[in-house]
Amino acid sequence: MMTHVRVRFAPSPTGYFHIGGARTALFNWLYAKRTGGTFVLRIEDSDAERNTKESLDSLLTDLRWMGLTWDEGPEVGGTYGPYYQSERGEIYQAYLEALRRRGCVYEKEGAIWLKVSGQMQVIDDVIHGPVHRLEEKDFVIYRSNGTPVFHFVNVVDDIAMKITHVIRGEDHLSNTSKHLELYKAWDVPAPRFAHIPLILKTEGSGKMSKRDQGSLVETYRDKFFLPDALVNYLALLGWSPKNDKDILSVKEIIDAFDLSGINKTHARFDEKKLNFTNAEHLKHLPKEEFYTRSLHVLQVTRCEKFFEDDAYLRQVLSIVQEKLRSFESLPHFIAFFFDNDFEYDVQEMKKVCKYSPKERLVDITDLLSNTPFEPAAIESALKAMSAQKQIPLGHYVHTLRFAVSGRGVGPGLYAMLAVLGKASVLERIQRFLTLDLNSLAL
RNA sequence: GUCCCGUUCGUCUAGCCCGGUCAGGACACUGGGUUUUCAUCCCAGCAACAGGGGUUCGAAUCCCCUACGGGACGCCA
Repeated sequence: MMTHVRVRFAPSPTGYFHIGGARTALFNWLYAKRTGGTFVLRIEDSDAERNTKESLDSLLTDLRWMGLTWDEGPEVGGTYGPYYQSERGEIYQAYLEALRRRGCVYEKEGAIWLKVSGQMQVIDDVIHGPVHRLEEKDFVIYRSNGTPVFHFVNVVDDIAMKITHVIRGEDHLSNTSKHLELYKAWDVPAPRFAHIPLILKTEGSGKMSKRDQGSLVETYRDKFFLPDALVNYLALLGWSPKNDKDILSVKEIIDAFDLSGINKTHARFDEKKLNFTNAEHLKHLPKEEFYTRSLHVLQVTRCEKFFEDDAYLRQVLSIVQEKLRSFESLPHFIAFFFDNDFEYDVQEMKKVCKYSPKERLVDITDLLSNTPFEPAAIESALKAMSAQKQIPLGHYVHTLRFAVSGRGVGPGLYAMLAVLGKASVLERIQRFLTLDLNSLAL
């Protein structure tokens, strides 16, 4: 029988939560979900100087926003707590005592050092295979100020919390020989290791850091990205379901996830593909969820006047989903529906002026006055007129769209007109007809 | 400098373990189409096995070397 999988994400709250950490957390979480294991969140806050409450809050918020909830850890507890290293001093002391009894440590200059075995270590890495490394020098496990160092607390906690798989960034691969020395000193079997490739900057050299453009999870939350889209994109950075699919639900990712499917090579962060992934998820969102999320976006961005008529808002939202690429652009995308005095896009105005817009709009006004205001009827009426007058349909379409929205892009024209309603459409056309195009278009 | 990991289209990747399909998909980009714009949708194009040696009838796939990239070498985590 397989042992119960226990994985952990052990961040240090020393700054905003970033993409690299998020993916490490994700891979741990995915592995726990895949195997029915336990995902532990442990806060490595042993360095009081650098840890902040703000960082911790953003970390917990971002993890939850991504859906990476933990089975044990801060605010949920668990049988192996406390889950803050700052509260585990006694446990570390006890483990240190054990080392003393075994004669594995000595003091020098007030610090406590671990004697290394001098033997070649073999890291049994799930991703890289066996990695050989020799740890040649003794190293400090307790500082002269009495506090334990990272390598020590990290290993103690993994032992005490019964972690079976350590999934972490490849930057820790070289540290692992130190950790193996520690496991050996306590005579405890080491967990399986899986060192995942790093995420590199989009351009230039080096791994992605907190200062790089787009590296903070918070950015995507603020821009109303779908968390499942971020999860989808991040999962594909270093891992592949090997079936040519790249738009996947979280469930599909869990079902296909496997540590052995993780790549060895570092991956560059590509915000364009993230945007694409987000747009795809947005498109496939169930109607009701699209509506609910839209409301949230409009509330946060303070679009109060959009809420005056809920039935109207629902109609508007129902016709924009297929064209919308991001929730961030939603307020601007639909603003003209709620404002008769919208501004005209200057670039688009120039294009439209090629179609003798005022003549076209006079034709249209006559036509619409006698047409039932329903998408199919408007469409066939416009097409009939286009054929009869021998004027390309595009000229009418462009002009009409521009006159009622001030823009060259938007939802499907006929549905858009129907939602706006006859009165509003005619009013907008009249407004356009009073413009002095000569002064505007140049 | 020492040690460790890596190297398929510009980017993310499939294929590599178990040598033999015009090296497949996606993003981006370019060009068309949807007698309606477009940020949707459809089609097409562009574009890669780092280099050199082996082994083999045959190598992206196995072996070696070089180059390049990344990481670690703290009383930071």
